[in-house]
Amino acid sequence: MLLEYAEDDSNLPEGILLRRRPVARGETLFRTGDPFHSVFAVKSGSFKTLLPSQSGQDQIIGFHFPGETMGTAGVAEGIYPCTARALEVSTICEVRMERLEESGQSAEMLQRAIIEMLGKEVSFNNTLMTSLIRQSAEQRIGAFLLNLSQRLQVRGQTGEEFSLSMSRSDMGSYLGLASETVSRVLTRFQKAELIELDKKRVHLLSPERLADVVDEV
Amino acid sequence: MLLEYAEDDSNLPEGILLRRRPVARGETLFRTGDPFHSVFAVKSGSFKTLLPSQSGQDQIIGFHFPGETMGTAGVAEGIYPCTARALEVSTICEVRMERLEESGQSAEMLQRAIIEMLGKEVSFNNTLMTSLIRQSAEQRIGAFLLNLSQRLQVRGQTGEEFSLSMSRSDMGSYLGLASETVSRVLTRFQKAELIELDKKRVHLLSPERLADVVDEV
DNA sequence: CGTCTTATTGAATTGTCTCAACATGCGTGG
DNA sequence: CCACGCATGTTGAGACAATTCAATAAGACG
Repeated sequence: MLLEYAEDDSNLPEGILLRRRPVARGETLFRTGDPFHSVFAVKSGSFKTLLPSQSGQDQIIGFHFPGETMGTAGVAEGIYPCTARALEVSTICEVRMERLEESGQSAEMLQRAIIEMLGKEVSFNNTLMTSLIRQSAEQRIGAFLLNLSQRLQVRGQTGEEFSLSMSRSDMGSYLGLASETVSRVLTRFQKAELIELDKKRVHLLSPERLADVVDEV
Repeated sequence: MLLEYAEDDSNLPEGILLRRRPVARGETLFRTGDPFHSVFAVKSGSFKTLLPSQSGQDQIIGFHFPGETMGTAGVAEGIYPCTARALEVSTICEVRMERLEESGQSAEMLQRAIIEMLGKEVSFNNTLMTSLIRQSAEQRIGAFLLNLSQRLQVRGQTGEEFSLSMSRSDMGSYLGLASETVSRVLTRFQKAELIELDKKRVHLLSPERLADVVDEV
C-alpha cells in the first residue's frame, strides 16, 4: 500500500502524505529513540539504517532503495529503533500514521499493511542472518550484490548495472566484514570477470557464475 | 495479549485456544511452508525455530522459552517462514487466528498485538545481528548466556542457574560458530570462574564479569 | 587547488574451523 | 536392570581465511 503511495501519491488525503524537499546526502530522517510518527518510503536515491554504538562504530542494519520503506518497526514501540540516513540526494514519501488513522482511512487496512511489511522484514532478516552467519566473505558479498540487483529489478531497473551508493565500510559493517576485505573481494571478483567495477558503479557480468560462488558448499 | 493467554487461558472463548497434550522432545509444531493457522505461546519447556537447508545443515534462527511466542511472522504471508521443534517435553498454548477473528474479538486489538510482537521481533533481530556480526566467539556466547538469563528472569526464574536445553551444535548454528568452539569457550568460561557447568546445567557465577567480556572493545 | 575522506594493496597475526580421536550420556532391547 | 550402540560433547593439532596495521592512491568538496 505505502509502496503504491510512493509511486502515485495523488489519491492520498491531503495533510497525511508529505512530499518534502529532496533529502541531502548525509541527512538524517529519524534517529534511534525519536518518537515515532511516520513511515517513510523511498521515492528516489537510497538510505542506510543503523544502530548507533557507544563505541563510535555504528552498525549498519539495512539499505533502502526506491519503493522500499523505513521506520515501520517503530510503530510497535512508539519510538524509532534505528537511525535512517540518506546515502545520496534522495526523495521520500512520508506518511504520518496518526493522521492516517484520524482520516477516514480504514485502520484495519492500515494495520494489515503494517503487518505485511513487518512480517516480510522478519523473514528477510532471518534469511539474511542465515547467509551472513555461515558464509565466507566472497559468498556474503556475492549474495549482497545479487540481492541489490534483484531489488532494483523489481522497480524496473535492469539490475545489471547499478551504483553502490554506500561506502565500503558501510558494506563491511552490514556484512560483518572489514572494509579492506570488501575492497579485496570486489577486486577479486573483477579479476575473475564476474563483475566490472568503476568506483561506485558495478556491472554484473555473469549473475549466474556469481550465484554459483554464493551457493558453493 | 497472547502472552497473558499463555499464563491464564480461562478468559478466552472456547474453540480458539487449544490446550494440547504435552509436546514431546523433538516434536515439530509447524514446518517452513505450512499454511499458517495459529500463533503458539510456550507455557513450559523450550523450542527452537530453524530454516531447513537443502544441504542438510539446518540453520537455527531462534530459541523460545515460556511466555514467548512462535510463528507470528507467518500471519503476513499466510505460511510459516520457519520450522518450530521442541527441545524438551513442553506445553504450549495454541491460538487459532482465523477463529479469533470470527469470534467477536476485536480484529483491531488482535492486529495491534501482532504488530507489537512483530515489531519487537524486528528490533531484537537487529540487535542480535549487530552482536553476532562483529563479535568474537567469547562475546557471542557471553551475550547469549546473559540474554537467556534475562529472558528467564522476566518469567520469575532466578536467571542465575538454568538449563541449556539445546545442543552445542544448535547453539553453534544460532551463533555462527562450530560446535567445538562453543564447547571450548564454555570450558574456558568455567576455568575463568565466570560460570559453573554441569552438562546441560549452567550457573552464572559473575554476570558482571561476563558482561565485561561481552563489552570489551 | 589543496585538504580530508575514502579506497586499494601489502605483510604479518590470529581466531576460528576442520579433521580426528576419545569420552560421556542416553535410549533401547535383551 | 544391565549392556550395547549411537548420538552428543570434549579436547588437540594443523590449516586458512579474515583482521589488523600501515602505507599509498584516488576522490570529493569547499
